[in-house]
Amino acid sequence: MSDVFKALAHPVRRQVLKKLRDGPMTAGDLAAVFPVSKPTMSGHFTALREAGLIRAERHGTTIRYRLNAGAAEEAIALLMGLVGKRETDT
Amino acid sequence: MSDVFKALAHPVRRQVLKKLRDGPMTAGDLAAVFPVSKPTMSGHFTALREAGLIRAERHGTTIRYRLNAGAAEEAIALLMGLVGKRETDT
DNA sequence: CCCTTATTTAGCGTCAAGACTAATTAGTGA
DNA sequence: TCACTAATTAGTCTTGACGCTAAATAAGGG
Repeated sequence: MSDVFKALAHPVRRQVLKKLRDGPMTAGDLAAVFPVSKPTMSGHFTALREAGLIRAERHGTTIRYRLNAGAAEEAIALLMGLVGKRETDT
Repeated sequence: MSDVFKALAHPVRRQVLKKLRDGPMTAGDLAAVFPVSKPTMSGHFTALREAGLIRAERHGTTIRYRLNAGAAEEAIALLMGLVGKRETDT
């Protein structure tokens, strides 16, 4: 779970997730959106993939990334559990 | 917001938040729970405080930390927005 | 003022994150 | 095979995270 929050801690990676809400995108198309080099973006994709936040599919020479909302939902659940009010037995 | 996720990315810091669900605790009492030195714990408190996840109050020589759930709720909201399904105009 | 307790700050070492350029792999098609 | 495009890996550099011990600060009591 540390990996998920670590992945979310970088603004570019959060923006990537945001981009992917509307559907899958190729690594190249995603990389074109951000003002960093492709290798750097590749590293961000790896971080997101290892955190389970995105999934990759190869289509010919291109790789398409799609959002995996499940991992984010687990993070949400954990967060709610972390700070949610504890039931006091009334 | 990066600071919030960065703070959440460390297991000890998440456990600190969990501990604080049940009420405020002093830095020393919190530090006693974890197998790291007090200076290290102090650094974790700073990270959590700067992320807005906890608040500090000094009482005499001790400092009491309390949970600030609001910051976590903002993170939850952001996460839901990030990966939540976008409304397609049906 | 000195002593004790609680906590942070300073300083140091190690390791990983994040950026770049250059080189490499993977796949397609002439 | 050769060339072309897409993406990653390799190598390097700088910076920040995280752990420690030792020293400094803050507050209170004799």
